[in-house]
Amino acid sequence: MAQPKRQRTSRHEIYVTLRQMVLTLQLPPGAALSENELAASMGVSRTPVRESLILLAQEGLVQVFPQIGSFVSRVDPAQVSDAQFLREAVELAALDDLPPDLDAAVLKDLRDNLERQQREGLGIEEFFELDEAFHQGLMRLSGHANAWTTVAAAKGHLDRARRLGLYENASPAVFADQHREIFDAVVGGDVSLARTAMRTHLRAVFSDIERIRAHSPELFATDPSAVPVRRNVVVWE
Amino acid sequence: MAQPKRQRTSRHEIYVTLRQMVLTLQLPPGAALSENELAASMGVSRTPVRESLILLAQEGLVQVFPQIGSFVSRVDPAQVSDAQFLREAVELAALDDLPPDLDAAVLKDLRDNLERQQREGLGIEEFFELDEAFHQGLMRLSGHANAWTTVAAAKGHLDRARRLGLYENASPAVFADQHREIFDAVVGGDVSLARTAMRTHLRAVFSDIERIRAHSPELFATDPSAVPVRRNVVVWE
DNA sequence: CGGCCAGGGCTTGTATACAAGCACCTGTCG
DNA sequence: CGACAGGTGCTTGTATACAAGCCCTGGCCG
Repeated sequence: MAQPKRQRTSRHEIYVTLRQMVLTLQLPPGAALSENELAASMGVSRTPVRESLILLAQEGLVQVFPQIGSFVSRVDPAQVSDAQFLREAVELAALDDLPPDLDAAVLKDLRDNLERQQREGLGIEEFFELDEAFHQGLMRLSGHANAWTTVAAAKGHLDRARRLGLYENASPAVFADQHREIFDAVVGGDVSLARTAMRTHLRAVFSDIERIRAHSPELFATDPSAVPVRRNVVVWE
Repeated sequence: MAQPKRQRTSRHEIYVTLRQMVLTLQLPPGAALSENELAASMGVSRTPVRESLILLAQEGLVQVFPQIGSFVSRVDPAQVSDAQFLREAVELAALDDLPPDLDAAVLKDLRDNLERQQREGLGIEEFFELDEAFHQGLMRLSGHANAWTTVAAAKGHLDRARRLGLYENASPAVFADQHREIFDAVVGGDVSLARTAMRTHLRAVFSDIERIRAHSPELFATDPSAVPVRRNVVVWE
C-alpha cells in the first residue's frame, strides 16, 4: 500500500509465502506452526519468521498462544460472515460509483479475464487468481482499487471457506457465468441489474459454507478462544 | 479480534500506546520514530518496540525505511478517501440490515451516548470517543459489530484528518445533532431517511479536508513513496 | 576555494542468548 | 493399579549482539 517497494527483506518473503500457504489451505486450519521449526526449515533465524507470524496473527490467519504455540486459525464462521458482509457492501457501493465513461484498458483486461475463466480444464488455484483479478478490476472501474486491498486483507477466512467449497464440488463454471453476467450489466450501464447479479454471485459460495462445515468440521472453529491441540504438519516441503 | 484476551505482553501495551499517540496526533505525521529511542524511553528492549512498529506499518500508520528510519506516515489524501468510501459503504449497508426488533440494551447505550455528546464543554478527544462508540453501536444494532473493527482498523488516516478538522474549528455540536438525526430515523424505522442522514453526516468532515490541507500542508503526503526528512520529536513525555 | 573521499554515527535487519511458563512423561509412592 | 509429583523438552516473549547500509561531516587534495 503505502509501503516502499523495496520489500526484498526475508521477512517480507516469508510473510508472503506463509500467507499464501495458509490461504491455499496448504497449511490446513489447526496446523501447528513452530517458530523454531519454520526458521530451521527456511534457513533463517527466528526473528523474521516470528515477525511474519505476528503480522499473520493481526490478520486473523494465525493464532499465537504464549508459552503454548502458534497455530493456523481454524475457519471462523463469524469472520467468514463478517467478510462476506464487508465485501458485499463495498462491491455493491462501487457499482453505484461507476463513472459514465469506463476505462477502456481495464475493460480489455476484464474481457481477457472472462475469456480465460471459461477455458476447459482450469485449475482451482488458477480460477481463484482470475476471480480475484476480476473483482479487483471491477473496483478499478469505479476508482476504488485501493479500497479493495483492505477488503482483500480482511477476507482471509472467507477465501479459505471458498476454497473448501471449490475443492468439494469443483464447478467454477457457474461462477464464471455469473462474472460474465455482472460484466455485461456493467458495460450495458444497468447498475440495478449489475447489483442484483453481484449480490447473487457473492452469496452463491456463502450459502454453501454450512454444507462444507458439516463435511469437514475439523477445519472450522467452534470456540475461537479455545487452545488447539498440538498437531505437527510438514511444512516447506 | 480473534486474539486471546491475555494480551498483557509489553508488545501489546506498546502497540496500543503508540497507535493511540499516532491517531491523536500526539505523534504528528512525519515525526521520526527511532526504535532505539523508543525502547530506551519506555524501558524495554528494541524487540517489542520493533514488533509494534511493524504492526503499525501494516496498518499504514507508520512507514519503515530500511537503513534510514521509521516515521509517522503523513496523512495520505488517497487513503483518507479510500477509508471514507469503505466506511460509507459499510455503514449504509448495515442500515439496510437492521432487524425489526432493535436490541433494547444497545438502544439505551446509544441514548446515553447521545445525551453525553450534547453536554457543554466537551473535549475533542472525549467527543471522538463518544463518536466512535456511537457508530459502533449502530453497527451492533444490525449484528455487524465485528465488521466495524475491520473498518476501524482501516480508517486511521481518515481519523487523523477528522481530528485535524475538529482542532481547526472545534464544532462537534453539528455532528452531535447529525447523530441524533440518524438515531431518530433508525428508531423510527425509516431506513431511507437514516441512509440519507448517515451519508450527509459522513461526508461532512470529508468535504473539509481540502481546506485543512491548505492550512497545514506539512501534515499531508504529496508523494507517499518519498522518504521523509529526519525530524526528531520528543516522545513518551 | 571547490570537489571528492573516507570515516563515524546513526538507522533497520537478522541472529543468538536468556527467561518464563505450559504440557507431557515418567518414576515413585500409597 | 492408580494418583500424584517432579523433571524435561518444548513453546513464545524479551534482551542483546552483530551485520549491512545510508547520511552527513570533516579533512585532504587538486
